[in-house]
Parts: sequence; C-alpha cells; structure tokens
Amino acid sequence: MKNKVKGGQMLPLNSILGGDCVEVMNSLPENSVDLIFADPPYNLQLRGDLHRPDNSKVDAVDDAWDQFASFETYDRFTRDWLKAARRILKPNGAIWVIGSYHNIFRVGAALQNEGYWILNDVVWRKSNPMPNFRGKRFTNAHETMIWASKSEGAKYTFNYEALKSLNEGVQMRSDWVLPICNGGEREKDENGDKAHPTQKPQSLLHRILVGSTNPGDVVLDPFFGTGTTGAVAKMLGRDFIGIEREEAYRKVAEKRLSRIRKFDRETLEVSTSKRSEPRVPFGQLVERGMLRPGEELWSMNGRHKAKVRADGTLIGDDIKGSIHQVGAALEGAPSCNGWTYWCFKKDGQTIPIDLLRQQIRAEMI
Amino acid sequence: MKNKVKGGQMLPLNSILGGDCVEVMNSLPENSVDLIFADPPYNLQLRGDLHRPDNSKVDAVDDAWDQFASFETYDRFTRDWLKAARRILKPNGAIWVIGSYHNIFRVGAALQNEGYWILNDVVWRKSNPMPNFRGKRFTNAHETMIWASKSEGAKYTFNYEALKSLNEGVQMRSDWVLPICNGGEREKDENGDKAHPTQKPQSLLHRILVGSTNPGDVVLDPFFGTGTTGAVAKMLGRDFIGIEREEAYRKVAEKRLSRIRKFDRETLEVSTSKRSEPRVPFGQLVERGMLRPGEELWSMNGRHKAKVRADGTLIGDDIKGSIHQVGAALEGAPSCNGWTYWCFKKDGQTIPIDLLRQQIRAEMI
DNA sequence: CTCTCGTCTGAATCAACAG
DNA sequence: CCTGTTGATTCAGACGAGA
Repeated sequence: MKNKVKGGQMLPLNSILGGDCVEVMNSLPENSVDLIFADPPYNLQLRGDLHRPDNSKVDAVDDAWDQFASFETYDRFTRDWLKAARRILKPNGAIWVIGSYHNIFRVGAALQNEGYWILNDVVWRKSNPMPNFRGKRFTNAHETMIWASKSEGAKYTFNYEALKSLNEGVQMRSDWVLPICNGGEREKDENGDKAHPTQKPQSLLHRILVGSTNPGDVVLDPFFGTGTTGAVAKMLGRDFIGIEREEAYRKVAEKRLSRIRKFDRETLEVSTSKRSEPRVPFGQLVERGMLRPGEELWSMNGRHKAKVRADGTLIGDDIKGSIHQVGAALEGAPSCNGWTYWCFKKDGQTIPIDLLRQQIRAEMI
Repeated sequence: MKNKVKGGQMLPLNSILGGDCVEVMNSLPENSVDLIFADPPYNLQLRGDLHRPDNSKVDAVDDAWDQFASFETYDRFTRDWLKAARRILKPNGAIWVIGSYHNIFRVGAALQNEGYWILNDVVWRKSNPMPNFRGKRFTNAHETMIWASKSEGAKYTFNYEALKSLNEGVQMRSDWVLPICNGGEREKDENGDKAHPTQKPQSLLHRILVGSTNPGDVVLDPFFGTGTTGAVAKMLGRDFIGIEREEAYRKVAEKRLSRIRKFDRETLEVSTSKRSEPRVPFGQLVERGMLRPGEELWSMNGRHKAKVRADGTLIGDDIKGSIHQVGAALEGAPSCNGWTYWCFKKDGQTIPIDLLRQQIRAEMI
C-alpha cells in the first residue's frame, strides 16, 4: 500500500477498503481525490424467473445488495453516497456514475440536487446485449453514464486529443460502442462461475480514465466489485482507492490486481476493431421518407412489382415479407438480395434501392 | 375537425389547441388518449453565446419558453404536466418523453414518482450531430427518450413484429440511429429561417407510432411545436390532438398538416405476431381426422415419442396430458410449446404438427 | 492446423387467458 | 381476486468438440 499525506491525513492508495462506502469515504480527507467512478446498485426490482426460448434460465441479478424497499429508500441511499463522494473530491475533480433506466434518472436528479454540474451523459451501446426474450420491449442494448464536475465552472480534466486519437481522428461522441465483459476477461470464482453479476468491461474504464484523468491522479471507486476500476487505473499508471462491502468480491479483486502490470507505453495502443460496412435495415428508407408506404417497387428485370408497407415489408400478389423474401418468392429462387433486385421510379428513371442505402451509409461515417 | 364522443365529453380530434397544456389537458375527458408524445422544454441553462471555429455564431435555444428559475420550478412544471397527461391517458395507454441530460433525469424521476412504469429508455443516436466546438466535452450526439406505461402491469401496445421488420428481421434495440431534422423537412417561417429551434425528425415519430400505436388510435402531443407528431400520425392513419401555446408555431403546424396525405390502408397494415392469431385446440386435429387416435408423434429432436388419444391428449411412458405438458415432462423443462415440439411421420418425412394448425387457421380466414 | 457446428450466456423491472 | 393451462419468444460472441 502506497500512502499519500493530505492535510495531515493519510490517503490509502492502491488498496481495497472494506465496509460501508459512506462511512469509509467520510473517514478520508476532504478535497483529496481526482476522479470517482461509481457503479451503484441499479435497484432492478425483478419479479419472477425468466427463461430463454430454449427453456434455459436466465441467471438474474437477485443479490441482496440490489434490494431496496422503495424509491424513497433508494433516493436516500443515493443522496448519502453522492454527498460523501462530493466532500472528498478535489474542487476540480469529477465523477462518473453508470446506471440503467431503473435508477439512472434518480441518480442524475440527485447529482444535480447535490450541486454537481453535469458535463455529458454518455451512452454505452452494447455490441452484444442480451435480447428481450419475450418480445415485449426493445432489446435493452445500452446503459447510461453521467459525467459531472464537482460544481459549475470547475476546471475538470478532459484529454480531448487523446480521445480524438482513440476515435480515429474525429471528436469523441457521447455514444460509445463497446462489447460487454465476457470470455477470459470475466472474473471467475473458485467454482468457475462468474464472480460478480455485473462486472464492467475494461474498455469502458480505459476510455473514461484516459479521457478524464492524468497519470498519477487518484481514482476512487466506492462500489469496487471485482475491481475493474483498479485494474485499469493500475495499467494506466493512476492510483486507485477501492471500497467494497463484500469480502468475496474483495478477495477476487485483490487476486486480479496482483496479476495486473502497468502498461508499457507502446501497449497502450488499443487494438482497433476492423469496421465492416454498417447494416442498414430497409425499414429505415421508409422511416426516413426516402420511400413512401404505398410506393411501388419494380424488379430489376421489370417483370414484377410490389408495394412498400409502413413497417418496411413489401406486399406483392399473394406474398408479404422482406425485400429479400418477396424477391425470392417472385423469382422462385431460394434466396434473393433485395437491395440489388428492387428499383423505384423517379422522374421516369428506374433506380435501384441500393442507391438509397449508400446515401444512408455515407451519412453514418 | 373530427370529434369523438367519450363519456359525454367531446374529443377534439385532428386539431391544434391553443393555451397552456396543463389547462387544456385538464379540460379533456379522462382515460381517452392512447398515446402521448411529449417534447417538453429542456431547460438548457445556456450561459452566453457560442461561436464556431470560423467565428460564426451558433443559433442557440434562448427562447423564453425554455427559461426556468430553478430546478424546483422545472420540477413543479414537470410534475404538473405529467399528472395532467396521466389523467387523460387510457389505462393501457403509454407515454414517450424526449429530453437531454439537462432535463431528462428530472423528467424520468418525476415519471416514476407519478406512478408511470418505465418500459425502456431509448437513445436517439444522431448520425449528424453538431460537434462540440470548444473541445471541452464529448460531442453531444444523442438524446434520450423514455417510454412508460400508465402503471405497472398495464397492457401497453407494442408491435413487436412490425419493429422487427423495420430492423431487417432482428428485434429492435434501445438505440436508434437516425439523422437530425434538416433540409426540406425542416419547417421555415416567412423569413425562410427555421420555424422552431428543436424540430424533431419524422423518422423518429414514424418508429414510435408504428411501434406503440395501432391505426385509429388517438395520439396527443402537449408541446406540439411545428407538429411533427401530428404530421406522422396523419400519414399513418392515427388521430392526433396537438396543444401549443405559441400562435406562430400553431400557424406553421396548421399549414404543414394541410399538406400531409394519409398512406393507403393496405400499406398501413403491419406484420403481426402469432399471438394475435386465433387459438386452435390440439383436439381439433384429431376430430378432423388430421391425426388418428393411436398415431405416434415424435419429439423434434427424435429422442421421445408419444401416442395420440381420442380426446386430444397424449400418452407417453408413464405420462399423460396435453401436448405441452407431455413435452415439458419429457424434456424436464419448466414449459414446452407442444405445437413446435411434436412431429408426425408421413411418407417417411417428419412434419411438425404446427403445419396442421396453420392449415386450420388458413381455413378460418 | 483449420473449419464447422452445437452449446452456453449476458444489470431483465419480459404473458395471456379461461375458469 | 387467484390458479392452472396454453403457448410465444433470442442475438452476438466465446468456447469446445469433432471433422
């Protein structure tokens, strides 16, 4: 454990503290921490069991630490830890909080009420989320993070150029596409099961710490879990303080951190994933008014036609379905690329719909 | 103006009402509206002017309607209109609210406090956002929408299959990539300037209305602006009610709506789920001689078999019951869809019994 | 070694209806 | 109201077995 003296009080750097996070934070000196990353309980309020269509059971987050009696209880909990966190934050420090729609609105309002100043909300768009198995809602494909300074007008840290580099030379946006934490990165317990139900990916913390701290800064995480914040902080040459109530999680985190080595500068380069051409649903052409419901499309060979429907399907003689399905059926073929098969007419000209897809792709870059 | 009588009170359909939205909503009959889409003031709290790198000035939202004295004032405003909105919503109705990090956390918390039940938060990811000119924060590239039912357990409308079709056959996620409203879609005032500072794109409303309303539903927008909600509702064969305080916006909206044409009926029909198809008792297959009592059925995986009985139940080894019960028992699963689980053999081929159900359904049309 | 195929899993407020 | 029955519903990616 490294220690820093701060106004006569010691700062327990690069260690994991047990106990209730509010009490522990209150025991630390005020104005002493550069960044706080917090992943508090989401208060999911799940009802019964959930099964996948193949009848396997979803391993839900039903841990005691996620149970709150009411919104009021949760709000009080939130207010308390945000207040304690704000006291130990340096005047130019900042906080990141992550949550889902179950809790993030209450957390955001509490942040504002406590005097924090919201700088951005950032959406973590999961590239591989769990689907909605009952077809009753949208796939829950994102979580929300709030980035806030200690107060309005504070000089927070923002490494604009570093983030721009991470983003292939263009300004980093408020939506980040990153995969969830699985595979070898996921910490396992002694039985080989996942050690923590909600472990966050290192890529997320990497971007946060590169963007809003400098080497040598102190990063505190009041809900440390298996220690992703500490692991990434250590790699990036930042100091961390973790607080975690559950001994089992602390043990996993200690072991994990002992394995982590600080990055050499060259390994700091993240591997950029190869970007394939984004998939454009045909329905978007309808939503965006490029094609009107009711408009007729013609097959490339001019032999067939079909009408566009409001949901992005086609209706022909006795056949309904996607552009691909209807094309295949009309041609009696096993499959058909609807994008190159169908054309629309404009000013007497026959134009393949693929041209519209290319327009959308051009906008997406 | 079309009118609907609702419990003795008139519903002013397809018209734009002037005045304060709370007062107007309170004058409407309770439980009368299917969907509310609301784009309330964001309470942006901008300080001073913003200039682009080329020194041109950004035309900011500095209208009087976006000024609130404090969070408390904004919260009271939010609570009031959410309460009024909830009263006029049908029990199985739903609401969509859009906002940014300035206001959405307060709106979301207020929704929960008023008894709405959040179904999803949906991120509108802008494909062409305005950059952050000062390089001090992330590009503000998204806005957040909250979708909520009137109360927990309500039977809200969700056109799962239609949305899936709009998304090239995979289920719609909670993050939507759509461009901002510009070009010819942007309404202009008599000077050729943008008529409203925060006009929403029609594509956004298209997806919302296709997904969470049916043709003939009543859609109310308490902050109507230049009438995007009304325009898309009209196109899609939904009725709308707009409320807008500012006469200038009402005039633009009236003109806009007069230009809109409704799509044809057949193109408005969207793909429906199997859930809406009529139930067919398995016993009917036996009664109609499609399966004979004593005939053997095989499980899809070929591992189990059972015999059909005259009353439409199955009998396997040590187990009797419905096609679902026997399937579940043999698989040791909590439940089983017997229609897709069991197959019969004909001419050496293995055919799922669901095919027979489809034949019966086809006759029922 | 490569490739294919089957299996497993992830912060989830996840059913409707008849009796 | 509650209870039991019917029956609708999944995407991306990692991993291991087997060819």
